[in-house]
Amino acid sequence: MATERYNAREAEARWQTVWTEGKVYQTPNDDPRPKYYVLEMFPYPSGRIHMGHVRNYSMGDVVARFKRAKGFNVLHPMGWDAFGMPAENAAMQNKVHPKSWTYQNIATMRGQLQSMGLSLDWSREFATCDVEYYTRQQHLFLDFLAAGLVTRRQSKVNWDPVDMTVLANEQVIDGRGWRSGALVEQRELTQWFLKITDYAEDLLTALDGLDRWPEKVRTMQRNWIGRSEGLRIRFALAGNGAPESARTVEVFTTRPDTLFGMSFLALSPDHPVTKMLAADNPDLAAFVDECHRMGTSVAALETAEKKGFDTGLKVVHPFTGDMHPVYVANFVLMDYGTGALFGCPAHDQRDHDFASKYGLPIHPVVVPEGVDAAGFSVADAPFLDDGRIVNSAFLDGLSVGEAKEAVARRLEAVTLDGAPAAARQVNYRLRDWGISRQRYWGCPIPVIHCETCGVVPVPKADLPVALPDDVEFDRPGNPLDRHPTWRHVACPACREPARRETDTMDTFVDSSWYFARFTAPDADDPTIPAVADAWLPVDQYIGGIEHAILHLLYSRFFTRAMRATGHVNLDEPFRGLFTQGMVVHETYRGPDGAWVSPADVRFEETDDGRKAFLATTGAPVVIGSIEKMSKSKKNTVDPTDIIESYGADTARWFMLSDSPPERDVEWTDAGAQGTNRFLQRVWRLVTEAARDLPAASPAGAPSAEATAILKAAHKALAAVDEAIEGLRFNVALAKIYELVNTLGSAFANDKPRFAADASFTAAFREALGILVQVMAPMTPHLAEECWQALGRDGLVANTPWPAVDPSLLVEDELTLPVQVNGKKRADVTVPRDADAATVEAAALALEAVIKALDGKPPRKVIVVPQRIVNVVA
RNA sequence: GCGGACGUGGCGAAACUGGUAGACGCACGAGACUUAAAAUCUUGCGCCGCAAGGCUUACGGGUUCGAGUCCCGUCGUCCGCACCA
Repeated sequence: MATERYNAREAEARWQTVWTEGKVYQTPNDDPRPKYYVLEMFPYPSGRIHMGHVRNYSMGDVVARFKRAKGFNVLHPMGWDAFGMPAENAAMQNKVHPKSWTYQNIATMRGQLQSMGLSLDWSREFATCDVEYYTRQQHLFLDFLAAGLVTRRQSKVNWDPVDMTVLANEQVIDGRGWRSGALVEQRELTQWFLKITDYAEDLLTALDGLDRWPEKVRTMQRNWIGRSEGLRIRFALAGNGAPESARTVEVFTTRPDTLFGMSFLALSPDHPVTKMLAADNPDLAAFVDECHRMGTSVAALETAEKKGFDTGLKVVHPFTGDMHPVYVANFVLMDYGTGALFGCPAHDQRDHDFASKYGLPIHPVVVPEGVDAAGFSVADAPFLDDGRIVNSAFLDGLSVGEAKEAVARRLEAVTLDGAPAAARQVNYRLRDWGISRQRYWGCPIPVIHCETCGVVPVPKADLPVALPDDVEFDRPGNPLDRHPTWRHVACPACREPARRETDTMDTFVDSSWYFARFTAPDADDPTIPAVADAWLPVDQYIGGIEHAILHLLYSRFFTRAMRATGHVNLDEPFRGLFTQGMVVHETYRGPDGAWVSPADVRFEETDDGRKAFLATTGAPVVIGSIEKMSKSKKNTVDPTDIIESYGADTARWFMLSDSPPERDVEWTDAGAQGTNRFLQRVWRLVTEAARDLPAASPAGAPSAEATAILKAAHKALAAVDEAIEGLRFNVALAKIYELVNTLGSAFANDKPRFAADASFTAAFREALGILVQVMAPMTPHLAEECWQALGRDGLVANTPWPAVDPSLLVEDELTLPVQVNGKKRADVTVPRDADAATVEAAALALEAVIKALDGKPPRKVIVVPQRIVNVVA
């Protein structure tokens, strides 16, 4: 008799209703069980979920369900990273208000996520654009401001003169605005900054303690923070035109040992001394302008030629008294070090390029160990390695390290213009975090500018500073700036007319503390510290590697800033981090070379491989490379289509199978079908067994067949447990396949036993129960359906994880491989506790071993208990 | 250029701290059931060879009784960073 096929669509909707109505996944804050916080990076509400989301949230859900079954009080929330530019772009293009566009997208995507059957506590949901959320963010900002963690200063930005807005570096393409196509200018604007650099050292050293983070991410953050130890050296300025107010200029160097190889000094175009000089030097002013037009994008910097402008000024070498020229150079960054450097062309690639171009001297002062200084040339390339100091007076003969120390000590003692000529300094590549955005759809920065009182924080009682709804997007620029009334406000200090700050915050601010807000989403204050401290840190955070630096570094900083202002009492927000791989898919191109969606392609297996054709016309389609799913290449698969045709469980299982979770996984329809076949097979096995198995009455000693079934089930259980614990989902799934194969053939072959052997029937029922439970984290709907079919009580979702019976994991007899000279020749089966001598004797008695030894006595026999025997001839 | 990771069947991959390489899945072949197809079931499947057997974890060395795993070198792929003084 055929069983009915499992109807995923019907069953999934039904169980989702049961879970929701039973509030199965709502997490109370006052549960005595140990806590476990699982979090997947919350999505941007772009419109529809994509397969990447399915993979990310499937992984998180497995962890959440597994930990819940293991007895933890699990927090597994979801929200929306809802501010940002796409909403404003949609407003400009489609005349939709950013707010309605965003909330409509959220509604759609919430429905899609719910159809996946995720064990989320939806009662904690929020969007960062909810006024209830960003009010608390403004509260945090005010606290940070009071704590000295916020500054306001001039900074260079990419300014699009047509759109009248600031652009991020990645929005500048070949020096032009990505939307307007206008030439982007470098402008100095007053911007708000969060002082992340205050924590540079802490953020760096604390990385060592994040032992459950991928090493790769920690390395990336280390490089980003970019700590370097060096020396600040001041040089006396000399020569005509030296400004009265600047008698010295300071440089930062990590190579003070090469000071005697100096041949020039270079200033940033933005250096104060440059500005003074440019004021009455039109040629220099023109050069500075040229530098500004170059742009700061990576591409621009990479291709830019090194250019300099000789100011005519000189600096005095502190040891030799020699005069060296002072250039303004386009490659010197104002916001690193002191905005000035001394050039040593012999031992620095960049200085070498510059000196070669301008004909400056190149004197080697470091030579490789054992090389004659006289015969050593750096004319073609600088020497960058360690070596011995030469041509450097009192440094000669020292190592690079010793020379650095010697120069530092000597210069610290020299007084120049009333202060030491040098000081040791640790420098960081990390800069303060500029959070000002000249946009509407973001969290308003809660300050007021008053003519008389200056910058005045908005009093907390006056929060929120809410975004006005009546805004127009018909013109470029920031709608907040030209709103008729919004910006006009009385100064909180003097009550005179004043104006609001119209900058809004970078959306990375929104995502820097949402994980804390989830612990008390309705609190009046940003957090309830005791509750936040009880839940945090997030035990397992899962998301894409693309956030390795910015989001994760900002969140680490924010947590420290929230600790400094009393909102939490911890410093690291994410105890465990996992970065999952992408979902990739084949690409297809039609006869006209245009990308074709997989939905429009039909396949045929031919003698020379797989061929593709357009479903509509039958025209041939070229199968291209496998790439990250993207709209532009049309190689996407819509999760909703998959869920409707195969069910959420199939999508979830397939996303977790085969590929290790940190690696890319290829979506193929054949794979999805295979997964669906497997789930149907499980359903058939469970329902047919439930039908054919007599109600089991506890039997006496289990038969050999019953023991075999129990062993298979408990071994699989132990393996799945360990694999999920290590986030090795593909391995967990493989073990489940194995168990299903074992149970399937046992069911087919041993049916006659059901009537005769009660212990076998009981064992089979137990094994099926274990199977359903270990599958439940991955395929929760099917698991509930099977659970019910087996006649078990309640929901699998509420059932504790089964306990492994350790006695079922050990075998009485072991089959060991026997090697002769390292090559496997036979197997030997021995009792588990056999001693080495017994095993050796048994191995040497094997026919294959005797044959391989060819009459010679073994020189040595190695017996590794429970593992292997190796006979050395 | 600098830094890091990784190279295992046709494909995705397993392999505990050095101990039977290729579990599990996909694709494919053969067979059963069927008028037929789908579904399902059985079975085969690293390479060479009729077989015995030999070879095999990118390539070349080394350590070891024993190496996918450790060490050295070469090649290749991927990722990150890149005027950072």
